[in-house]
Amino acid sequence: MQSAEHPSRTVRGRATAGEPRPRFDTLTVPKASDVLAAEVRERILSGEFTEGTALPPERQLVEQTGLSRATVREALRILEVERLLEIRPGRGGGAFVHRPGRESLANTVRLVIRGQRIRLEDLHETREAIEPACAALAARRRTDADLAELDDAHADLVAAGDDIQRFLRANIHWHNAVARAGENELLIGFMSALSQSIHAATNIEQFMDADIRRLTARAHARITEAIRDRDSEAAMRRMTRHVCGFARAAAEVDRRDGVDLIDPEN
Amino acid sequence: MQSAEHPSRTVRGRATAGEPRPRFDTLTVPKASDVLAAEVRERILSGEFTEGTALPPERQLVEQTGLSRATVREALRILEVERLLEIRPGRGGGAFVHRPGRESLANTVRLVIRGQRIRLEDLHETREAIEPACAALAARRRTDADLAELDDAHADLVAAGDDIQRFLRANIHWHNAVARAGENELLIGFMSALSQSIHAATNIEQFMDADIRRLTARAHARITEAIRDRDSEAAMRRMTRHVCGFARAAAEVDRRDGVDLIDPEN
DNA sequence: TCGGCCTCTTTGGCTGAACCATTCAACACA
DNA sequence: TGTGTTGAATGGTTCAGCCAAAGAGGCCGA
Repeated sequence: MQSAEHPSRTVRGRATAGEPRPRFDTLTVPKASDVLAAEVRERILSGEFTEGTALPPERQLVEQTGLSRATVREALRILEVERLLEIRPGRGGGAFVHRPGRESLANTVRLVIRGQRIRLEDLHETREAIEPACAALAARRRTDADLAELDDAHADLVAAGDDIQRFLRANIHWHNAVARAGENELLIGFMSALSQSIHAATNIEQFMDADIRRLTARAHARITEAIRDRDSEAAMRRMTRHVCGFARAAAEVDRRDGVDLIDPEN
Repeated sequence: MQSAEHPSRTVRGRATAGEPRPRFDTLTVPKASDVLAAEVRERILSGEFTEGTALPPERQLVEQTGLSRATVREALRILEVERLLEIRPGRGGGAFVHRPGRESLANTVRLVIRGQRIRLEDLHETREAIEPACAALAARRRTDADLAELDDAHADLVAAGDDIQRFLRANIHWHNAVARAGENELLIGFMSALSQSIHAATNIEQFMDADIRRLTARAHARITEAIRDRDSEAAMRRMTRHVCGFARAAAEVDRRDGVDLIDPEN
């Protein structure tokens, strides 16, 4: 964790020729706010501060740490961005401990995808790797509640008819439900980030034509059945077919229309 | 992206009974630093600010935005934590645009893993989903340079002998090399985060006994061969066997010794 | 007694001015 | 030519203070 800290100031020694002298390595002087942030981060991650714990108010932290308020605030801000703290203003507010979860993961994944201009094919490849595994796990571990959620999402997808936005929402809902049924937090996080990004990239009217919609509904139904029957082999196989088919279709449209990654905002 | 912003202050309207009146939704007042951060973030992600671009110095941003320096600094800090900016002090320093990449992803994944106390089995399951796909891609896309890297890592692993730390380093190096050969940035990011976390969790002397080390070396050799021959089927199959075997062995040790996730620090 | 209103307190959000520390470039000097 | 010095640019930190939101508690009228 330490080595992953933000870059600190680095002081370079001056090179000197001649007889051997005491040698100093380049040393780094950490920033005060990073030090405080690191301290609090460790105490959160180590479990000393549990979810919901309220940190002392800023002015009290200033007293206790001997730092200025601006510095303390920067440290809190760092942890807020890392989703380790939630800060609420007003009386009764303050900084509350919050363990980072799916949201945090999905957020970073989206940042990286946009920042690196990751290709749509890469997203599809990644999904082809992950989602069949999710389906297999879902078939093994699903509860009745999970199943109900899948059925709901599927019903919504079928009912969407020509309302493409609703169709896409239901689609993403179903995929997330599959991941959740697998009960693996990490895979859930990866998948929800992926779904959102792929959804944003394929939110194109002419792509989601009636044919595709019909095929999608059919595939979802068959995968849901496999999960219902706890047949993880079939779930995995069918999911693989489904996502590969979708990727091929998307690639086809892409070649035809030169569609590229779109700003998720829209 | 907007909806993923940090929580802003929310002002609730007062409920009033009686005749219909103009209705106002609860509205949120964003924080100044978040606004500035969001603006800069968009301009970076949209490509307007390219990698390495220097933002204006803080004092100039203060002039241009009409905000105070503390606020500007908080905004910059936010983007620094998101790995979108790199900030260097001193003359010739400043805030430089930096697109977030693998480290950023790996960092967040580690935070989530520690924060959520994700189980070691979950990590293994995730790896079982992702790494065989990486191996398959690697077999299809490997360059000679990739192959050289794999051979290097493998040679190092074999040469490690009883130096367990060196063995583990070489091991992680080889796994990362496989991912890199697959040329899918997203999978590379996921895998490097996973490798690090799994490595941290299984860094236990009694686990990495001579038998395991021998089996690992053998598996790596066979997978490397498949990648060399561009046989993606074999690469995938063998990688699956390898990581599943590793997971089973780890689970065995876990059951025996009650080993749990260890602080990555150590 | 109860509901509404006011005021006070606590808390984060923000500002402005000032000083420190690091770095680099220009310049003077041997 | 090289070397030490000085000054300017830039981020890092502090201090003192005000504003705004949100509870808490008391006061007053119905």
